[in-house]
Amino acid sequence: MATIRDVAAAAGVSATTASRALSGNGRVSPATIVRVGIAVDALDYQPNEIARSLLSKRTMTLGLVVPDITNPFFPELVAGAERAASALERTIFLVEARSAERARHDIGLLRGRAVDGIIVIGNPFPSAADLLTAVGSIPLIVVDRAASMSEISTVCCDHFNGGNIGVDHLVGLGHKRIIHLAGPVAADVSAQRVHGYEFAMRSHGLTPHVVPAGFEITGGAAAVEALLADHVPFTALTAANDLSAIGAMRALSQAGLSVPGRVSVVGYDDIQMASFVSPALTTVRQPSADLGSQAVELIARQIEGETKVIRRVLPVELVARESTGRANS
Amino acid sequence: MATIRDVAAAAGVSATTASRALSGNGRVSPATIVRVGIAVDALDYQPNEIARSLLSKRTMTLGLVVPDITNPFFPELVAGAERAASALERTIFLVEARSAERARHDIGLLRGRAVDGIIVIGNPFPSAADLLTAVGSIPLIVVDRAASMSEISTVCCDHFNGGNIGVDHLVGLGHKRIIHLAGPVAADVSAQRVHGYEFAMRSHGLTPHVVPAGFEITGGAAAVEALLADHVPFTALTAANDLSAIGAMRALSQAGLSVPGRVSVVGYDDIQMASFVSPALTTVRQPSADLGSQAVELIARQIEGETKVIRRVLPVELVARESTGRANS
DNA sequence: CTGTTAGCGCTTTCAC
DNA sequence: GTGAAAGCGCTAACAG
Repeated sequence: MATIRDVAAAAGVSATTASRALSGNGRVSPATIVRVGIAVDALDYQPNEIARSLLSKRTMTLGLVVPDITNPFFPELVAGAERAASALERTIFLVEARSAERARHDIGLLRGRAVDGIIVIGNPFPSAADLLTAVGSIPLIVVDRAASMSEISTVCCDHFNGGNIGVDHLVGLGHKRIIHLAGPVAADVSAQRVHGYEFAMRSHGLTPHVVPAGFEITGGAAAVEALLADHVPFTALTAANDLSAIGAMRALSQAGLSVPGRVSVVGYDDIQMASFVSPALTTVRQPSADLGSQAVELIARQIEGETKVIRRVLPVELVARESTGRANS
Repeated sequence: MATIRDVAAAAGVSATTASRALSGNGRVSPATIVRVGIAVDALDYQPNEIARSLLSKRTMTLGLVVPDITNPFFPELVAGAERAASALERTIFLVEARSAERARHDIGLLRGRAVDGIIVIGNPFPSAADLLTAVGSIPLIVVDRAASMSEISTVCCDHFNGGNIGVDHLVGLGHKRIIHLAGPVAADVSAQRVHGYEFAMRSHGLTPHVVPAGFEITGGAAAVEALLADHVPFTALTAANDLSAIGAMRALSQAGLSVPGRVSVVGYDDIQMASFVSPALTTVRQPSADLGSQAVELIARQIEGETKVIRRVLPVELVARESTGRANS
């Protein structure tokens, strides 16, 4: 690899001058600039960002900590983040933190690599305090977890409203017995959806009924099977995410209950899959790419010196597809 | 951020000794090790990998260049790569190269960041030579593009066989008029699938019929519509990927042709979605995670000094689901 | 067992 | 307009 000294030698100037010619800082004669440029091309010179960072304390890198890459909710979010970062000439370290243990280790590595900022999706730790100690003094943005992060800047969707609009949509179709398949209690986003659901039910004069189901297909299926086994009457379900909703639809169709004929189902997230399942899933759409790009924008501001805690809340919207229909019982 | 000198000062030793205490290189008294350890904890010291890299010429980072993050084929691959890298204490820079222009720019950045190696999925450039000049002297592995990369180490699936087994499966079900929906001609993986398809058709004494359809849902749908408009007779399709197959199934069902009742469809890749569409897609499964992890393994070997070109070919397998059935015409 | 010196590649004073 | 020197945080080589 050619160094700036090689370039300088080839151009017949000092390293200092070559540096100035390349950066545009300081006065350099046009002729010199040209000669340096030629040397750069000839040697295929690429400035060593490592050396530059050591001096500037800026690496122009960002760490993106994801709980599970294969979760279909993340690709769009990661893409949004990557594109925003790329526009800012920043490069993203993608790390998967599948346990608190690994998260601690990987975040430590990220600190060592001197990333300018860290974006964490969800919270891999039991508490916000754990996250804070792991991250130390590096700028931090938490995505998709707001309520439990009082002192941290966050980007999150309006999940209370998300819980509302699913119910509103169903009530509009004449449903009265609407059950909510709740996500993991550890995730505060689940709790918010539950609150939104409960609030909406009560405002319509209906009785809330929440069942734990988690964020996986299997959980949604199991919850429905339990409901059916207990002969709980219902004509509609709202799920904590699309995967759970898809599991619920499967269990329903296996039990001979047509969707939306007998039971209407509303998902949450609007992952790609939602439009491909049959019937296509009605769901509460999160702007995943925006979640990623706004996180990058916010962390960039924090890196530039912004110190106040910013909590950005993005809107969700109902996407009506085929899995919901008029109540007929 | 605390430096090693801060730690050394706190422990009452020189920076060198602190360094040795931390790395385990060289003889250091147990007592010193303990005192350094205490200082590290007290100061929340994290070694600066940037400084370390400048010296060692090793950054323990890898660049992963993906053409399109949101393509459902990639998450599993990226996850495989990330997990393998993490096991090797390496961190991955994820960059999306949506054009040759951006690819050149981003790979340049990766070079500047002194990544130890670059893994490129597909080829963002018109030719292998372009890729080589962009990457320069950094270790390189190309994933999912083998034929056109004679001098580069690659990890790829056996797409010729992939083309075969789709046909074999259909012939086994009694199909004779089997059309192949080909992927983009630019991708050599498409060409291999076409060859495999043609070879298999001829070995069964059947006439190949290839139609261009691309890698997108819309392409698959459009191809089927054209076929139908031209009254081309067929009872089965093999597609270049799952997305195209899903598009084909849609066009088929829109035209009132049931799958697999009237037409059987075989996809390619086995993305998550394949098992969720209705009918669930029979497809040729690629071990995507392995593609990623093997690429990391190979690049690590190259970084360790391996110089010979390695071309790893992974097997594909047919996953029979609901979109294929016996031919009845 | 420990410390001093030097230097990785770069940029930023300070001097001319 | 250009160059020499210093130093970012770290560790390898060379003392002692």
